[in-house]
Amino acid sequence: MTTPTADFLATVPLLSGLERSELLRFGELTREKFYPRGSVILFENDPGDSLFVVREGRVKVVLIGEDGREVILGVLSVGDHFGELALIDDRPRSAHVIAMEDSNLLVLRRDDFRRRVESSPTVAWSLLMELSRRLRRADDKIGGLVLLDVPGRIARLLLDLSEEARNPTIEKALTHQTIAQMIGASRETVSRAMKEFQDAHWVTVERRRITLADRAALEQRAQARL
Amino acid sequence: MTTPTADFLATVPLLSGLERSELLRFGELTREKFYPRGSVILFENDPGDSLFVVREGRVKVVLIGEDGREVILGVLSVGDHFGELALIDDRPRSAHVIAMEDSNLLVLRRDDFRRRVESSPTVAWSLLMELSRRLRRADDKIGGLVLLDVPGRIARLLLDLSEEARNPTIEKALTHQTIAQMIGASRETVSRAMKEFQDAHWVTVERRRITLADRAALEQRAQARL
DNA sequence: CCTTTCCTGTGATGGTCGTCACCCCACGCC
DNA sequence: GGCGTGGGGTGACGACCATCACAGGAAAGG
Repeated sequence: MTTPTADFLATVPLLSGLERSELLRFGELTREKFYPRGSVILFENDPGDSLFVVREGRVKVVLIGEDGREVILGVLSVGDHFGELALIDDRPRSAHVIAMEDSNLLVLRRDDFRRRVESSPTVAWSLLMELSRRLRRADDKIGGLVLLDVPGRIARLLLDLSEEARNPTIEKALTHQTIAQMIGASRETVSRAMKEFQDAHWVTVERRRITLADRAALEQRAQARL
Repeated sequence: MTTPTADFLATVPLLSGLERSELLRFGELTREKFYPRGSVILFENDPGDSLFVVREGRVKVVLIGEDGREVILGVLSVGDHFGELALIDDRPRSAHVIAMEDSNLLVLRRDDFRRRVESSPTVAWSLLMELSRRLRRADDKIGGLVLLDVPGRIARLLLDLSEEARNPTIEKALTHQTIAQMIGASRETVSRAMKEFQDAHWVTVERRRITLADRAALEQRAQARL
């Protein structure tokens, strides 16, 4: 459990395309660390010197306002990684990362990371792909925040999540509170909007599993103003 | 004017750190193209096969909703570049780009771009730095949209712009309309907020030059809730 | 120079959504 | 089994801000 198998590493998008021998080398540079649910993995404004890969569990990337309100920039699951920005540009952490469940993370130190990136065009290119993907998502999110009302943003989020899961049913536990923080809304408003979606038979909900029943209607709603 | 001087290329962040000879090679791969004010340089959802560098003028990156409302994701000036996302991940353009002024752009084709990135770790690293910077900005913007009210978002924008210009005075023409689209607000609300800022002597405005008179107060305002 | 377009200022009005204040329910834990 | 905590549902109220409707003034272009 302390040395990640090459099998796991091969599933990490960042490392896809690497030879098995390279994956093993990678594994050796890595430490595994456990974070219990709720613990803070890294703080905004910390100097950052590590890259993290989620081996088990789920973590959230959040901004926290002075008044304590949280904005969730992203939820990362097994195979996702975070913390590379600070390693690339040597600037402080741009957000907090908090474990949503008990999680095991692989930790890679700055120097090892940089050496890997500089010596392997494949890794560098994967990184560029990943950052591009995130940038597109971020811009999308900005568009959604400006152009859509709360129900529209929820519809979008649901469509995104189900697409990500390649499945019309979203299994993972997402509380209204969490959804609210992901789309910039209040818990109550999310509650009301979800109720409307159910009444309209666009989605069905059973003990925290959300199934999209009428994808077309949701898509409509997610673009009503976009 | 058709072959960019190495002097200009040296000022482009993407290419900083390259040898003069490399810059010249780069210049040869490049075509220059003129876009009059208001013309659309590229459309969302187009397949993209070029990278653009702003040689002269200014362009805006925008999302356009079905109802025609515009969200400005960014304003790019001399030395900035755009269009690399589609070249990296082979996905369609994520936004429109429109010339705000008569502009001259350097155009670099996909294959030449890729070859440069793959053969030069320096360029690859610069690209990573640039994407990191944008990602931080995007996340910041998301935080601002969720956590700040309109005056707060304006205060932030003004601080950002003056920092970018390394100058308490923002010279470039920004209409209220443009500001509104950058922060996700209406033109009227921006108008009223700017008036308040002037009445409070936080900024002074003279024929489209905005000077920050009380930076501390603005910073306060930009974090009141963040 | 004059006309047309673009930019700004300001009032009135209403909708969306955040906030507050409760409620109940499910579940895990002692 | 009680009990506490976290999640969900709902009503009332008000704030913020988009929208509509003008009006005046600068600027751009013939």
